[in-house]
Amino acid sequence: MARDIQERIKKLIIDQRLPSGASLPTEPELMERLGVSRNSVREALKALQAMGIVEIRHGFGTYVGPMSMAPMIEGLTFRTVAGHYRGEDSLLQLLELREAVETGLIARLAGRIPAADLAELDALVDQMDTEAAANDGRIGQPGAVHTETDRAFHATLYRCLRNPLLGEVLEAFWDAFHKVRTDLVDVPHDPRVTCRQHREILDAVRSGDVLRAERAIREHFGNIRTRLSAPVSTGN
Amino acid sequence: MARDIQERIKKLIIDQRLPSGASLPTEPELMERLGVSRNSVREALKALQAMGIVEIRHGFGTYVGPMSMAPMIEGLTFRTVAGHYRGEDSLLQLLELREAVETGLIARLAGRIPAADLAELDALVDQMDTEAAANDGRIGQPGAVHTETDRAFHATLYRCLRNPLLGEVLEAFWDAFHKVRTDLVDVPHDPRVTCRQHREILDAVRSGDVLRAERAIREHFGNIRTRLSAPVSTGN
DNA sequence: TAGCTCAGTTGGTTAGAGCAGCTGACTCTT
DNA sequence: AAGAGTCAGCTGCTCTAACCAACTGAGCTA
Repeated sequence: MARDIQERIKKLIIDQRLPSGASLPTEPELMERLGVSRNSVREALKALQAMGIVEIRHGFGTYVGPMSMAPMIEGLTFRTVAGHYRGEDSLLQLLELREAVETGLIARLAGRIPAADLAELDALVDQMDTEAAANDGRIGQPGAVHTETDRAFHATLYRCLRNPLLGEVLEAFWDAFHKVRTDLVDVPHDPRVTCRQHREILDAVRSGDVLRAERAIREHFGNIRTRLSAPVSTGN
Repeated sequence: MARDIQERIKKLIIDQRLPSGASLPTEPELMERLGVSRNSVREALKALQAMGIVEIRHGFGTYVGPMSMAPMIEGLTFRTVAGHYRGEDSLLQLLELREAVETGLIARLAGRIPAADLAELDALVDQMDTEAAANDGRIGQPGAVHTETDRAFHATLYRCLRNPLLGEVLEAFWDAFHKVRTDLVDVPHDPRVTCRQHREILDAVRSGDVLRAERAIREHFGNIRTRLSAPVSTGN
């Protein structure tokens, strides 16, 4: 029955063509319209909220959710963490998933990226260099590429494919991977290598050489993979 | 606070290394352990259930969920349907996502599929031929390839990559796409073309010719795309 | 021994009350 | 008259308590 309530609320959104952010009926209204108790309404809304279909704001109202990939990130993250603690190579599988998808995509955008995007990517790699060079006061130690910069690079790279869904899915995979990695294994590494690899990906894509671009991506992921498997994970 | 309860239950699963199917504390037990009312416990469990982290069986108990991609399918399906009704080309985006991923993957398995899998794929294509030839009593009309056969073909194709996560994600995309397509647009088409294209994909992969395999996949998806965009969608 | 019944456990649903966050109009001060 | 503070009201949040419904398993009956 709880399932049924969820479906009816979803149907409400579909039938009325409600866009993201549109306000939904209040809990008492839903009680009456669906003929169920408040508790059941709330449980259904909680489930829909967990799926990103609905957004609840305390003291304000219930709204149609952003329908982002956020729930997928959370689910994927939990699944990966749980698998990791059970001794599976779930984190490696997640990385391979990203590698497979990005390797496939890089081929179709090599040589086809607009100049504006290329400029933006150049700026991002420059910023990585700056961040890698900064030592934050530690003598003789290089800095670290900021997480956000790496994320922005990968997001910008695939933007020109003009497929928002694709972009969101890639970002979701990226998010889940980084969330798990920072939680479980944090391996020190040389950020300058990361910079060089990003620069090579960018140059390869700019040149339009598909094979070179694929090789660059594979090398980049190979680097991450090495850092993953080298150390024994820090248990909790 | 509801959020907090969810996190604590997730932590319980992680900390105790509970595998899928393991039983969780009963609702009264969780009430006591977490110090909250039954109502709050239930709302948290509902949300976790929606994410596939937990599985609830009436009159039996609560268990650690299968952590499958099922919730992702549901979210993706809803998102696509809602987008479609709002006039976006969400279904096309979903198809492009599948095409991008599968095109990338086909390159890395061309010529590397075990003989056993090839035999299985041969059998599946044969079955498609049979299904396409069957006319179910309609004179002069070819039959239709069963949905399950097509699904099995795509699943078997990527199985040898030995990455369960990858397989599940691909199946999730496939599921979401087919669910939406059958709900929204059902275009009549010649199933024999579909058979021929699957056969070509299989032969290309067997031959180890990467470019041919990519072309075959692209052609297959191009065929689906044509059938998508040709008709005006059937509204509701 | 095979099948049934029934009590106990577990989740499902309802009801009613009070708490907490936000908004907007009203009032008081300047 | 303009601004800031206050309060009433709406909203969702949490709790308690009771009963319903599904399933299990022990015990009884044939």
